[in-house]
Amino acid sequence: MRTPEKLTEAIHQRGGKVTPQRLAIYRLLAGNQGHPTAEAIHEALREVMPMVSLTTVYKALNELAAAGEVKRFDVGGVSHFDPNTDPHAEAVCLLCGRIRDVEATVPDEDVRIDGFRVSSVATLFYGYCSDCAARRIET
Amino acid sequence: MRTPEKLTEAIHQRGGKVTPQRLAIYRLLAGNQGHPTAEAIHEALREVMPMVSLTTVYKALNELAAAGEVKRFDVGGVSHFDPNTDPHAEAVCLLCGRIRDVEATVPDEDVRIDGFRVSSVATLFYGYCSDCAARRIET
DNA sequence: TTAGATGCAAAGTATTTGCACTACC
DNA sequence: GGTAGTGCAAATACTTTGCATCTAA
Repeated sequence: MRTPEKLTEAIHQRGGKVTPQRLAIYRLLAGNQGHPTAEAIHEALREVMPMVSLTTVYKALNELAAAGEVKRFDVGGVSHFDPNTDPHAEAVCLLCGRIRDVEATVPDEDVRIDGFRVSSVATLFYGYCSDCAARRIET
Repeated sequence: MRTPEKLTEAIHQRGGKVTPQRLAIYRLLAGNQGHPTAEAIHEALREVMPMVSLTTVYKALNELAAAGEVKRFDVGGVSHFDPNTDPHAEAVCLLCGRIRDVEATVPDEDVRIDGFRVSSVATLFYGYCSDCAARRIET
């Protein structure tokens, strides 16, 4: 994701408005190294801006995803938004549901597959994190 | 996914029952080269077995996914079930929503990442299929 | 005979949409 | 001042769950 300043510029250029809500969301994402859900962002946002609505959060996130600024991916019926667009993979624990970024050799997103134009790639490892794997063996 | 015969065997071994519903679902999946949704499977199933319920389809699919027989992944809030467990990627069109399997170099699922035990991998390319990419330029 | 499976209806949850109000430019 | 954005409430959609009924073994 680009910096909040760059995004602000881009909005002005297309005749949009830079609202405090959007700015706060951009700043939150810029300082986030995870892959938060809309709900999580809304929660964190309320601490600095108590009146923001979840609807607005969704709209801002969908814009960013459509513009390719964040990577959106679904796990278990919940959408996650990852501001880190560098090539990496996500590890999803099937027991506790936690997701963490992992380094891995992932496919290059600059490929073209038989006419299909790729704009982003999500690589998801499903499995068991060390905590849950241990707990699994015990029981 | 293993053959319907092998799955039948496995069910018997663990004291389960091989119902006509399960068998029909297994056969449908075995002859499917896509990544159908529960709804799609239910639809196709009704042609050979009009009384099967969507609930039963979900239960059978969840069993298969938990057993690692099919790969489950979510796109846009909808779950897809892929009987093809060979390494491959999915290409998701952001406009028409169509998903197709593509050959690509995907990460090996037999890796262990810092204590995380991987059981399956989903690689999703988001972008625009040739039809939609063309339509996008026109408009 | 009986434990396991089915299927209806209802609940639960995530995300989107319509519309009136607000505020950035 | 005009238009883009916000936010409430309601709608929509997918999946799971409780429970009574049925059936494969």
